Amino acid sequence: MTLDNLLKTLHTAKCRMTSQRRTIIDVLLANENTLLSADHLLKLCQQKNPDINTTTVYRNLELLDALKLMYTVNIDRNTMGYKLVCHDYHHHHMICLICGKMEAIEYCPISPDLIDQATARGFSITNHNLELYGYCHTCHTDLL
Amino acid sequence: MTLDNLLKTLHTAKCRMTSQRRTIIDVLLANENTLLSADHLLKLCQQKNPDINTTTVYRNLELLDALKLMYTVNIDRNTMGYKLVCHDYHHHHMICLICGKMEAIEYCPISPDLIDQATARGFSITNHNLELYGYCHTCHTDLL
DNA sequence: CTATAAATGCAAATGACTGGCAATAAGGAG
DNA sequence: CTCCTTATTGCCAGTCATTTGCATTTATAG
Repeated sequence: MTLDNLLKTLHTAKCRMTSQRRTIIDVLLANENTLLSADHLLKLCQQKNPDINTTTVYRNLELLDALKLMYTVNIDRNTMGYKLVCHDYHHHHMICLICGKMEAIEYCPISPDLIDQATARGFSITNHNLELYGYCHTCHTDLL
Repeated sequence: MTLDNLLKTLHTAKCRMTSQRRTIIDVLLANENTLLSADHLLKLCQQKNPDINTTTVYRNLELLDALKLMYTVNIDRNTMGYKLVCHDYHHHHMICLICGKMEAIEYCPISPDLIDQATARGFSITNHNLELYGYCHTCHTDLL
């Protein structure tokens, strides 16, 4: 996701560029390979711009999500992880259980064959998810 | 999952069998192919035994989870779905977006090859998830 | 039968997130 | 540049699923 793309999409949607929104976008771009909780994102934003509020962060995440610019997954039982979508084509991710770093896997296991099997059993499949969890190199080294 | 198995595991863990716990287990067994929210489970339990409390349901779900007897997935942004684990061997599920019915898929796409790719990129994978979402036959028919 | 440790119920707390509303400010029109 | 419309923000109170503290009850080993 490029800054240009983001700005263009926001402009088309008649959204205005406030300093808060700009900070949030900058931080999201700087962390485009990491799943951030709303709280973590807020803290990172406040380092750049103390005038930023929890509600504002949530509302911007909601906006970006509505514009299909966000990827969200549950980090744990009750917290969502947010990041900008990274490519246009369908793919999955590996996620570090410690730092939240994500890397794309250019692979989707959902073959037509699997869909057919599901259909044969009366299920019409609309979507799916697949995530690999583990430890990234940095965090794995820290564990030892 | 059989009742016998459950009772045995609970006994080994020095857990006591109360009427509330028994009701919860019965309802979970009767719905072993359906993802239930805590609230839905509570309501089903109360039909059998009005003397049952939200906290008790949560505490029993937590216990069964700690004993590795539960399977949990997020139903939506802020609600967990719970069901008993169903087999001993590794597999995945199709989940109905409307009624929560789940069916096992005897298939796991995570090949040694994929793990190798991840390793080559510095990730050590510990686990993964895969769920197919869609509509089961009954709910799909109802939609039309 | 009794002691003890597990389990329950209640009410209050938590924590992520949302909504109402008044105040502020972006940015296009003129 | 100024004005006006309307998006956006901040604050605060509210939700909703889930958890915790604590006093009370109850299962079960001995």
